[in-house]
Amino acid sequence: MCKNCKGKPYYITTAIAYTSRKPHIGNSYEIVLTDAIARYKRMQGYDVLFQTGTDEHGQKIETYAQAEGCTPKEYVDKVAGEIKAICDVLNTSYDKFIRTTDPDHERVVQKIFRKLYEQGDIYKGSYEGLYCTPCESFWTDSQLVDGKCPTCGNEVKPMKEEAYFLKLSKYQKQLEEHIENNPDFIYPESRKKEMLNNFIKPGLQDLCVSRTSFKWGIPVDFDDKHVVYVWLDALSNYITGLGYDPDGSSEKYKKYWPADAHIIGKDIVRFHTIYWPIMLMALGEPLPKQVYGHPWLLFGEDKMSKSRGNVIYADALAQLIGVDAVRYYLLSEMPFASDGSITYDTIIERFNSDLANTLGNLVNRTIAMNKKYFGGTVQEPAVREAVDSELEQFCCDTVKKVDECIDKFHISDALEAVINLAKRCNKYIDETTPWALAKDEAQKPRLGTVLYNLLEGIRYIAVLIEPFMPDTHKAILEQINCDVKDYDSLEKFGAFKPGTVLGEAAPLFVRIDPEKLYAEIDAMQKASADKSITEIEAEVTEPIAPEISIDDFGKSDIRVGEVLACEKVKKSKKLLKFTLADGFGERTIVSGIAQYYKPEELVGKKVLFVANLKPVKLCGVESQGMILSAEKGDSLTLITVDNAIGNGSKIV
RNA sequence: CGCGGAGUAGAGCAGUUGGUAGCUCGUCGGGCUCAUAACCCGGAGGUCGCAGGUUCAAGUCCUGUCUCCGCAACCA
Repeated sequence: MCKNCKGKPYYITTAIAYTSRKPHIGNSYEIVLTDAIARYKRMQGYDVLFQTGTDEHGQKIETYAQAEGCTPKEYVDKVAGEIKAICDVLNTSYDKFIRTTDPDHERVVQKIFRKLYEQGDIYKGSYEGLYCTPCESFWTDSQLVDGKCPTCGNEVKPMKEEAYFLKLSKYQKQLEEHIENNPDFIYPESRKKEMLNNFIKPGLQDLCVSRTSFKWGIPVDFDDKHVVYVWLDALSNYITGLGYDPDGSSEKYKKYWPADAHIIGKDIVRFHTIYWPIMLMALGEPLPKQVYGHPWLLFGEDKMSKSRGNVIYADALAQLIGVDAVRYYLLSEMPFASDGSITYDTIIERFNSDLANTLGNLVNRTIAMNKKYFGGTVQEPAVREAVDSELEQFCCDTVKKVDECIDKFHISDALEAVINLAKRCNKYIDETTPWALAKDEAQKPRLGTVLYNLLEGIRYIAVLIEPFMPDTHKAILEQINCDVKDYDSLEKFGAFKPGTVLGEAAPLFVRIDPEKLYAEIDAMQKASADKSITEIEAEVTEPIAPEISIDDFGKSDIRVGEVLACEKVKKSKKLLKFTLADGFGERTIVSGIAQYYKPEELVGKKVLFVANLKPVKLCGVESQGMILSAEKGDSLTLITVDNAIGNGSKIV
């Protein structure tokens, strides 16, 4: 039990979702996970503030909006609405939904930018002698090899394009020490090592925090050619949402910051454990206590994507099996550190086995017996036996276990512990055989005690399950007609009031018939497919790039070539090395398509390539051009042409 | 030799400081009948990736090796 947590502030956040697309169920995992933690802490008595929201700026959105023929603002309003709707459908208890287009947020981000600029942590960059053109990369002095680019060995050149930079290097030492002195800061542990070894120890490059190439962003207020670039804008949400202000923050901010936990996907750990802490150090603000990079939910073995046709949306699934079942599934099926996998079969299995058979049936049979034997009135637990204390102990142990699991973010284990309590209750029924007791009038008091203990056990379950399945929590309490539902009532077994008249029993979860569910899924997919095939297509198709002139196009010299040889580039995952007959002789081209093709199957094919691209070295191999492929979503196809076309033919 | 993690019953996973190998689902058999063809008990099924080593004792420690994954690099 948590004694000293009453009224203590607890600030927890999700990452803000990027408003480019409607999020699939894997993306929705994060909000449900965070909600479960937030609700649990709230139940324990913490003064919880739970923030989520949307990240709405950037070039991608500008492009998508253009493709849809609307303004960026209209576009993000639409998607942010969809995202918020899903959060609501999933019954998440966020206290604040922040949008990076909120005027308050934009205003404070500008102030942060200005403050960091004025104190010298942000500077206007020009990269004299430090830019490698082929690699499009900037390097620090220490990274150069013999004064040249460490990647390709080319000369690094002066670069005049202006942009603002955040001095990460200045805080590198401080960050490294913080991470080492606070072992729980980056969670799980493996992520911490990745950050330390891959980024921090080799030396941090200063981070570009402004752009001039697009307009859809927060303007830098003292230099209006620039907009604030992604991370400085997005990450600030955690403090702007509370009312942080460089010129004096709100009381709310003072109360809740630093955050207790940032819950984020494993893909953005770097931004939250390197850039964000450094921004805070520069601002002179304390760092969040913990960053948990959670794993991903995959569809079977694969990533979910529209082009694979395996996307599951949380709201659609909720329509089929119920909101709490979706929450249960997400929370129970996701391991703490490794990726989880979603399939309809496992959804059905978990639903039927855990929710319907174990939990739902337990509540149902217990209430039914109490109705049958006592007309629904809860009896005094008058005649105790040894077996009872085992059940009592199990109840109390479960609370402890769930507490511990939540603190470690082992949510699936916490939920499993609750279901195990239901199993223990089912076992208790067999141990005590109430139906046998009912046959002997003299055993009535004992029978009443047994049913009392069961109902109290069910009450423990009902209370403990609230953070995970809020509707089920309510439904059980209603059926057992109990209003003693606070966390503290779990301290001692026996808070259920004898004399209570139970409510109506109704199945909490009706078993899923797999065939029926699959039929419904098919119907649903057909319905959305019939609606508008072009619409679905459009959602996976890359938007058209900005208009160019015929002269621009004419600069590319595209030719036909025959693949004479093809092999994998050593030490690389994606690269294939091609030897092409180009009509003049041979040339070598490196292409990043090793995941899609085996080298041997490409020999003899005629392909298109850009012949006048400046050569570059990739993993030590010089590539003299680029082979054309068509890409959509996650699939990629090499463009081949008729064998009759001669090598070196020019595409016009 | 870039850094790190993982390989345990058909599937998915636990295994804390080394001391009789567990859980869930599935499967087979039994029990019960209050309940949602549910519930409870039991059986079968693993040489704990492979090879060495330390130890009275190794899934657990050490060395080597294979495979998979994550991060990085790379995607012209």
